[in-house]
Amino acid sequence: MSYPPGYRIERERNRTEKAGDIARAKAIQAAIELFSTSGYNKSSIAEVALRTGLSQSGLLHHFPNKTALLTAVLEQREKEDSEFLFGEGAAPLGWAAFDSLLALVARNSTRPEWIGLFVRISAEATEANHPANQWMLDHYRSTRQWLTQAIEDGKRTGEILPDVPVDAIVRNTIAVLDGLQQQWVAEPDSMSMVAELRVYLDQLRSAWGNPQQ
Amino acid sequence: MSYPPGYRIERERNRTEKAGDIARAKAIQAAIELFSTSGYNKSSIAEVALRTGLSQSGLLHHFPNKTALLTAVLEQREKEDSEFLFGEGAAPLGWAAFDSLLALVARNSTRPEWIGLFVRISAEATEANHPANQWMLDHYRSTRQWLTQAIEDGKRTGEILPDVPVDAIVRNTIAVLDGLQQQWVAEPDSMSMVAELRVYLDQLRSAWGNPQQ
DNA sequence: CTAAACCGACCGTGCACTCGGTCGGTATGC
DNA sequence: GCATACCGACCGAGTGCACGGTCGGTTTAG
Repeated sequence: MSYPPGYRIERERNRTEKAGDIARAKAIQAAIELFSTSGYNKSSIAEVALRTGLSQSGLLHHFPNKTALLTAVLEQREKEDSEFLFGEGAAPLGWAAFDSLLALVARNSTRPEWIGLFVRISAEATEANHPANQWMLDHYRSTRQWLTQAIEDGKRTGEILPDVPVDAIVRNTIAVLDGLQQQWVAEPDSMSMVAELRVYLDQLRSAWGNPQQ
Repeated sequence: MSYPPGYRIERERNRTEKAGDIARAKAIQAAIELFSTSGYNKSSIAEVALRTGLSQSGLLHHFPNKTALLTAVLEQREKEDSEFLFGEGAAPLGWAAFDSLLALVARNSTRPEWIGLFVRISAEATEANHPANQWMLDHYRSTRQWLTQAIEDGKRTGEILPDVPVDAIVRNTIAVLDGLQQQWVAEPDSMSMVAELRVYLDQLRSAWGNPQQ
């Protein structure tokens, strides 16, 4: 097998191996763009290869099969998103967590492929035997965990009222995020996700924020 | 062409023609179940035929092609939903509109196929040339119109504060609805859409409801 | 020489859709 | 009342295509 990165670390990577990395990165980018408009199932590896500038076999040299390509795409997304959200330091907590969600949405508004990718893949992946099913479940679970922790911490510091219905708010917030993205993918020019989300967050704050602080 | 109903109305429909109606209804039901778990693209008409108890050709006798089947499914959904929401009378307005959304969600919680159907189809249909694309746009547009009207009416009667950001609330509400459905399709047993939605609606009311009333 | 990068030819499968038909029931002309 | 014409329901076999994946190779760089 050839493609997993991080192998043979003891030797200097030479030029050809770099060429491989470039091809892989291009392929992932092409796949993101394709998946984001056509979804995973409907996209063909032949088309990805075409956009990468490889033959289909050439592409399959780097990714043994279609699901490996999908995995690479999802890892890429996960990596970039969590770098943006958490960077080097710890995850933001309290209301700051919700603010960083807003920042994430603002940034993704300039990268339509990422929204499309997420909307389509996570809808497809609700099917139990979809290759991204586990990823999707994990993604939701970890997001819920983070937001739950954020709210609990806000209660601890006193910026969030103690009688807040944590679970419902976590799920509703994620729902607003997903739902707005879906509407935006359908008609990008008709709305601003940031503006709508801000209204939702203001509502949250005024309902459950501590007025003393 | 054979299938459009309402032709030659002067003649009594005979036994075989009624059999056709039954077959069509069965096919639509089978299609709903399949589409709701596999989406439209990934479902095959052969499988629908199998579940209907017809050969593939037999099914295609009733629906000239796959998109005709999809259209029939969507019409069915649209019909049942709007009957439930609006019945014979006028659409509910003011906060009552939001209450009936809650009622709809409660009812759909007992019909998982309908949620799955909607989640999958509307995600697929964000692609511009998907056969359900127009349907999806229309669906969103008419829902937005109704909710906008509902809020405007609430302002008029005074039960909703006048400075409410109508558009954002309409879009956010739809987003919560869609997003909760998506989470529910992924893990039906882990949550109650009704409970979460109620929290959201309470929040809405406490933020924009007229405290005098 | 070795190993990675890359390709063309090929294969099996699943799929939407076509075609040519059978069968049973119903209207109609004589 | 019976033959004829017609229609809708339904099927089996087939067709063409798109697609994921395999295999055996050649080129290229160190």
